[in-house]
Amino acid sequence: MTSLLDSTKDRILAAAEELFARTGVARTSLRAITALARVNLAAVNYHFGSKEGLVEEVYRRRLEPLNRARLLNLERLERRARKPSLEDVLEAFMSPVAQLARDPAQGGPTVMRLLGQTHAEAEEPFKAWFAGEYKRVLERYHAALCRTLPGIPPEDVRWRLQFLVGALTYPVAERQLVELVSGEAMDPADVNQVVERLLPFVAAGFRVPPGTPKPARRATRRRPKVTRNS
Amino acid sequence: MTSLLDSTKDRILAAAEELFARTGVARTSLRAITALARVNLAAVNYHFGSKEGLVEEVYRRRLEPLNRARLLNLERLERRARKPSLEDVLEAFMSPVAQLARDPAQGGPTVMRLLGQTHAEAEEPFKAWFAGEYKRVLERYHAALCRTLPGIPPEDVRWRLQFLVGALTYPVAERQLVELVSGEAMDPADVNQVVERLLPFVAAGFRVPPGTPKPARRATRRRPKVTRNS
DNA sequence: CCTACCATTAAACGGTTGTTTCAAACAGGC
DNA sequence: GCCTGTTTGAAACAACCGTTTAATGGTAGG
Repeated sequence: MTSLLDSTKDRILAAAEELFARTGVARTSLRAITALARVNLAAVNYHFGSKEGLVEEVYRRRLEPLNRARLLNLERLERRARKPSLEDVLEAFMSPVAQLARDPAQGGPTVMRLLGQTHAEAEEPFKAWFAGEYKRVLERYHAALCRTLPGIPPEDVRWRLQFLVGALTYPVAERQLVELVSGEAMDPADVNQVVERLLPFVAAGFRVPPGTPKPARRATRRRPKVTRNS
Repeated sequence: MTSLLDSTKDRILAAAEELFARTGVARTSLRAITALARVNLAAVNYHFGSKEGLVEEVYRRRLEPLNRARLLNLERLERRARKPSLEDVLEAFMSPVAQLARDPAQGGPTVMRLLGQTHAEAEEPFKAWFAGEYKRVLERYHAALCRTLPGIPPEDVRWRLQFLVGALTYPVAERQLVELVSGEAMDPADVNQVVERLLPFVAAGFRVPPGTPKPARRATRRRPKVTRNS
């Protein structure tokens, strides 16, 4: 049995999560983790087999509930109404992110920085698992979005879903950068704001009629190009 | 004088760029770089002072032209018409990305993966420089966007600009993940598609009237339901 | 020719990495 | 109690890291 109080395993997970989110996986040594967790160095290899094993567990612990909530939300939504609104579907996808960030027991705001670093970090086998999980969710939402948006070709919906993921991931992940650029500190509670502000933004984007390949350029651009200094 | 043919310096830069984009900076050793470049290990420290120096040069070489093109595009746009259209401004911001990705001499598609890894990687001093450069560009575009979008509060414009950056960065950066999820390989030439498809998407988002704080919540979907405080 | 000077080479440096070892401390079942 | 299996502790392991050194090759200027 592992956990009534903060077991060794839990403390390692918490410390690793904190450091991974702050510095990235590759730059975080096991010694830094075990020092922060006040745990012996060997405990990591004992409990998780290897650093890779620890990394997988840290991410899995957060990503699994997130994706499960997303799928559950959509399921519940479709059971309630055969034709949910676009906004409902989008909120079902985005709100679990805010929920996670709000609950310190589930990682709090730290977990969002983790998500942003997911892709750059991680070794091959874990990356494959992660992509597989994510694919299931995105496929499911793609189908749901196509249903609420007849008239938009599925391929367009797929692209726009990618845009949504990017717009959602980037601001919460690159918090440090966002702060520097905006001059304003981003409160952890502002993850709600991200969702609230992003929802109408992407909703409008999803509804754009397809197939207008080029937005009309006012007057033909006479001299198209740049000062090539190559 | 360094460069008539592929000098040592150039080969190091090319190899480093390739490996940084593929594996990330932290996971890429100088030995891997010099092996790929078929160059002596010490050459890196000789030409760039340190690994950090090399990292900075690799990124600077690509980011500087990108940001310069963005600023130049906007300048030229505003000189031509005092009130450029929203689409024009957005294209001025996004098109240099596609241009870079199209030109192998400027890094080609590889450079996009670099951009995506920018934030997670990099040490403090370089990060500060990068954020400063980026901030200048974003501030400039923020002002331009506010001018084309009177009626949208500047703070909303700022958020939406963040969304744009995220939506633009993510799909081109996480190419591997996108491929896995979409099942389709993303051709380097498709960076054009990203821009073409993203432009109308975000344009619609930017035009959304502000101040609709909550999209209708769960039970009542029909009613606009504009209750909630700000 | 010789002398500076820059570029390149091979080898080694100290430090940190993830991982392992082995003994000690601990738990609960009989 | 004693015993079995699990968990922790301090120390050591080999491998790799970024960096430095010292000697070399090559080339332009005097």
